[in-house]
Amino acid sequence: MSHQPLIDYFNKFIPLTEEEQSIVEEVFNERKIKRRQFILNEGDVSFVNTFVVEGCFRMYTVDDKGKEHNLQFAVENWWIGDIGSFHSEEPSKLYIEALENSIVLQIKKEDQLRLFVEYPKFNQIFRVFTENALVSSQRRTLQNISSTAEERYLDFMKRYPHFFNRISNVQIASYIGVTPEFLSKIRKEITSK
Amino acid sequence: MSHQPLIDYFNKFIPLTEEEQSIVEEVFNERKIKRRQFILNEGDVSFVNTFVVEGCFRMYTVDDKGKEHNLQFAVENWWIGDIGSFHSEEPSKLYIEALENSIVLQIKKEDQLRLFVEYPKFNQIFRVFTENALVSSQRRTLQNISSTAEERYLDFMKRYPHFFNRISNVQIASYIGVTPEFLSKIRKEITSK
DNA sequence: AAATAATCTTAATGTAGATTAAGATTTCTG
DNA sequence: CAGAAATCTTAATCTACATTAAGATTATTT
Repeated sequence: MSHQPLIDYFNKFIPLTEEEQSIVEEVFNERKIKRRQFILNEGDVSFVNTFVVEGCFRMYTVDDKGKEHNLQFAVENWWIGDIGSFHSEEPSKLYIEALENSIVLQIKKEDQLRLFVEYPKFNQIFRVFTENALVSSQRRTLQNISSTAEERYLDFMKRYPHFFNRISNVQIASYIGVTPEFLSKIRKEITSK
Repeated sequence: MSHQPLIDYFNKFIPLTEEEQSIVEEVFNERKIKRRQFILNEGDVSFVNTFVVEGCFRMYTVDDKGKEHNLQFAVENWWIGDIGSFHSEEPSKLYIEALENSIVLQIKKEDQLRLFVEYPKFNQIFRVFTENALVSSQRRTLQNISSTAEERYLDFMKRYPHFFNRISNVQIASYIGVTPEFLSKIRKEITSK
């Protein structure tokens, strides 16, 4: 029954037939993930793509000094995965960790490619949401080279109010690219205005 | 005859039939663009998608202090356009300017959408290269929050040797997110190592 | 060819954010 | 519930990069 959020998600792009819906139920596997559990580790190839039904994840790298840098968060109805590694089958440089107890639906690469071939509608669905992801990513790129940390923090709060409170300030700092100490300072300045 | 580079480009993803090739020739329009000419201005809606046959472009924003920030370059066989504005039909915040005299093939939004409906193969092609663009964009995002300017400059040189010399240092500085002065300093340090 | 504009370089001074250090508070675990 | 761990806050000092200024060099325009 937990495939319904994913089917609803796809239906928002293009309505699925009954047959397509049952294929989705067949090829997407449900998993329960505990808080702090990893679904991807650096060095592994990412053979699955993941849709979040319940819970929250972060995807991050660790630099040569051991510092973590958050690339993405994902909550309900979001996708998360290293698409570079998924398609190239090269070892990923990313980790994906659950920030909360979560439920996900995962599809194996071979099943996803089969889906694209047998049901071309999914090519369109995935194209559209990949384009949306690219627009977001480009906006973030521009912010990182043109905005102050405070502007980035305020934009994050404004853009993601529905999950902003579920993420610790340490993780948010790592996402906007500053230290937790500096984020604390920014927050103090904001509340004194 | 200048549709051939685009047809070759598509063929690298999936071979096109003769019919698909002639459709491409029909819906993509060739334009000659002079150096410094704009093909998109802030405030306009981007109703076209652009494939570069010859030449070089940059896509950039201007911040509230008047400073330019380069989001993307595009040379032969690359796409350039504001996909956010293209799909949402909202006014773009971006400019696209030719850095050299150029030749492009452009498709109108309505033609592109028709292409997706009538020839679903193009959904797959566009999905794949959009995924590639997203992977690049995410890598750049991580660099911007974790690497020094020098590392970013060296990575840019290494990653794009085929067009690195066609772009001025001022534009490269604006792309990696530093001032031209600082880039000059970095380059001096690199040559003294 | 001369004039103009753009680019590149150099260096002193300033600043947003990092690092280091540590205490206070909150959350998690057994 | 007590102890441990994680998070959050605070502040002094440091640093990567920005700003300001200007000269040298190269490219473009007339």
